[in-house]
Amino acid sequence: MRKANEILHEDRRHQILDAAQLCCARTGFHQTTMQDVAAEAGMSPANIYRYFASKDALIAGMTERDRARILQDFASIHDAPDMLAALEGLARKHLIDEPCGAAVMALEIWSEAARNPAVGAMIRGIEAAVHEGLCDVLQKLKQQGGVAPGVDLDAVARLIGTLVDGLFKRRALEPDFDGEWAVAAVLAATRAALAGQIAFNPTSAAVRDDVLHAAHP
Amino acid sequence: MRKANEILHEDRRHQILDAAQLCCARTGFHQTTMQDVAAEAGMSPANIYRYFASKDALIAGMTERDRARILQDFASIHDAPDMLAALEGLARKHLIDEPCGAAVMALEIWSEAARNPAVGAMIRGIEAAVHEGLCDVLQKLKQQGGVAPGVDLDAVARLIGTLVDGLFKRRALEPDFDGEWAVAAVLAATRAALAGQIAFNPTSAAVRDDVLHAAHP
DNA sequence: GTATAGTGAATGAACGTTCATTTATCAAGC
DNA sequence: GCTTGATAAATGAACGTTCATTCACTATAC
Repeated sequence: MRKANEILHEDRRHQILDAAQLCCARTGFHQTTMQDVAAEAGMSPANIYRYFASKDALIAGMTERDRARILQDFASIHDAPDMLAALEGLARKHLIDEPCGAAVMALEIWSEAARNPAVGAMIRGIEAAVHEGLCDVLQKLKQQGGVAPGVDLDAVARLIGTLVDGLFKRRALEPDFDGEWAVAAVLAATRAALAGQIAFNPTSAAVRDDVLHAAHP
Repeated sequence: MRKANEILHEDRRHQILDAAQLCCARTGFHQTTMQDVAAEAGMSPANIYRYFASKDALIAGMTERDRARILQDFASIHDAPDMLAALEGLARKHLIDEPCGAAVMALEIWSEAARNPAVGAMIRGIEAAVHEGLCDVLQKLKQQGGVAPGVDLDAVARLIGTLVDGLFKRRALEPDFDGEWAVAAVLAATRAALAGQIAFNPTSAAVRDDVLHAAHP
């Protein structure tokens, strides 16, 4: 009896996902046809169905792989000596080195996540994991004495994550997006937040007044 | 002779755009059919074509109206007495009061802008105008003495805009999104930036070292 | 009576998916 | 090592549906 070639099978899956990613960055999930993907992958449309049960499954597979890579990146810096430098490296990779299509892909994934329950759940899961990872990094920074006392690390992580989301969006849409500025901005905001110079908590009126007056010297 | 009723015509256009917006927030631009829009608007698909030349035109009309409203909001605070309060009001409106579908719509528009040249150009135009408006507001704040010397207002505006973009994305995707926190975060970041506590400029090595050492005391 | 507002059914192309079929590859038997 | 057969891998041509768009037609207002 002849048995299936596992390695080839996995290779073909990646080949198809690569093709799909290219197509989708170019024309979007729902404007990309299976024939487009097949042509890009250099095979017949029918053959794709040997590797993915449906177009939806292909979309899900693509988003999963795309986001998992980000998560993986995060895991890889867990024991870096200089946390801030590692963070900068991560920002640099995703905001400068990575091809711009990756940012377009992110937009595509986000809008899909807003209404495709399967994709939505996956994205929420991965983003939660990224948030956790970021919190861990900040915690480690704190242990190294790089954080002012009383700083809400969870809020800082949320701020950074949100800022990076916004930067991804702008990278995808602005032709003259400045990646260097983006990386610098993330780091500057992170440093300010960790130094306790961003007063998040809106319930503490005292803090608010404090900063308000600081802004009106 | 009978002449066309301009008012009715404009009303119908809005009625169709409203319906389209509802449908698209629900299922996305390219998964929404003209029959869906027609059903939502309470008319036949054919009738839509009396008001919009094509589905693309309908999409363009929708995005244009949606984004123009944001721009309009910005123009309306131009001569508010308390600029920061006005800014907070704006943030509050779009991050809390407005229905959550508006944020989903924004995601949809972004991903469309990434590959539909017409929509892309429009979005870039409007976002540039919003940036200008924000710069004006900050300039006014500076004249009122609310800004530390040497602060790059353009960079601050970019930071705020990017942060708000990220918050829109999270509002659309996170079921337990905290609007109050979001508004507070925007204001806190704005205040810190205006107080000169966020060191943007990456070209000045001195500043970088300075902050780096501040984070490692 | 004429132009506007609106409709229902039809059209034709596009597209996801299936299926009968072909081609390539491997393992076993000689 | 060569043949053989079974199965994996891949294909091309359909199929059935969906959907944007059109058009002949009705109803309404002036």
